[in-house]
Amino acid sequence: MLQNLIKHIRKFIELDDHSIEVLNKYFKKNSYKKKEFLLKEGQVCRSLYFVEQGCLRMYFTNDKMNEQITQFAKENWWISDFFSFADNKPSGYYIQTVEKSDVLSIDTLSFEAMLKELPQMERYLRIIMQNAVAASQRRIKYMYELSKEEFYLHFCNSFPEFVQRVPQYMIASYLGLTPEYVSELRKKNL
Amino acid sequence: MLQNLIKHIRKFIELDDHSIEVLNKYFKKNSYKKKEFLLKEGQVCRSLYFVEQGCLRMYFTNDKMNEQITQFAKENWWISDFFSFADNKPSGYYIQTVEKSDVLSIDTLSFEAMLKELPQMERYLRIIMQNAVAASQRRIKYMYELSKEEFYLHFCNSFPEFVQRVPQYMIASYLGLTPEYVSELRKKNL
DNA sequence: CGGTCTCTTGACGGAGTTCAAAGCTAGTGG
DNA sequence: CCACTAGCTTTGAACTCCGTCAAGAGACCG
Repeated sequence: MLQNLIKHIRKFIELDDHSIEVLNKYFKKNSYKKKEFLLKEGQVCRSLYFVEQGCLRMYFTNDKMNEQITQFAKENWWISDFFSFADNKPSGYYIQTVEKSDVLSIDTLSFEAMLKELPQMERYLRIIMQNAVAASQRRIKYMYELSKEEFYLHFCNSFPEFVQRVPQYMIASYLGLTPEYVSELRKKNL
Repeated sequence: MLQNLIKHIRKFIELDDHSIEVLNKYFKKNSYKKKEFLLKEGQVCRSLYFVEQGCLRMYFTNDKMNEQITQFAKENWWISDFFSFADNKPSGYYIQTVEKSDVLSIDTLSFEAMLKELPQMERYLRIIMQNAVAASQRRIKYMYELSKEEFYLHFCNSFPEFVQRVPQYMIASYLGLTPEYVSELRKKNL
């Protein structure tokens, strides 16, 4: 049931049969259709989400009422508003499926209980979080280093599957570009 | 000797006397003058750094040979190139003191040995890293949400001590602005 | 097939950069 | 404690990348 998650955890730490049962107790699996919401602005983000299958996006709406995507999550990625999750503060984000998806979730209380019962999971999560920090550092470096055109091309080269899978205007939004400008860049670069 | 670090750790987990001795064994304390380097571009970042006293900056140089700051670290902040640290890859960053500083460092091997000996530190680091991810999410949201002017003003309101402590051109660089534009903004907003 | 998303095109404008030069400030050595 | 110098900040003019607006052409789904 938690196959992808378990495979993922086992890349970093060992996990015996009993531990798997414990995980089964705390994680819930949900299936969503395209464009369903897991979190809406103003709600407290009470869970961490792990994508078993499919693709999610996290976005907020700015003054002019258009959507700014800040994160995608596909298979084997974790996603959450960590600020809202940690402090029980209302979130400024939406989390929504981009396509039909299966998602595991664990809420605040289960999370703490799970960590108490399986302290070795602290190590797994520490590594995951550390990798996420590394990824953020890279992302911010690219944002400062590259022009918007270079940033777009770099993204297309780095994640060609994503570019195929996700509509163009969402890629534009994620990169902080207008759909019009992306269209111009596509024409220009074949 | 590790007073600030220990105080910091104790905000998140419990720590007995024996554990403190173990930490003493693995962490090294170094004092640096203003503008000394802890890491240079091309070197592998072999340590995590914890600032006991003072202030560091992390930056890279772009094509036009000017410095782009991506991170500051003052008292009780961790800093490192996590990508280089994790994979032993050459770093694209410099880490340098902004002012006279006392810094604790722990290298890759000591880090792993320390975690083996004190597994409860996994929890501390998981929480630290999770907070760092939350901070990155916030930072990226602001970068997308605010104009450069708003971004600058927001930073000044959020970190007034920093604005006093660090030269203006470094603030500009950290925010992705030119010193000229920051100068203009200052005049405009009193 | 009709309607609603999505992508493209082109004209225009402005926030923020670049360049060059002058004015300040603070740290250093004498 | 002063004077010198290197480094920091300010100014203003010219420029440009990229966003905005408006409108039309495809494409996908019920």
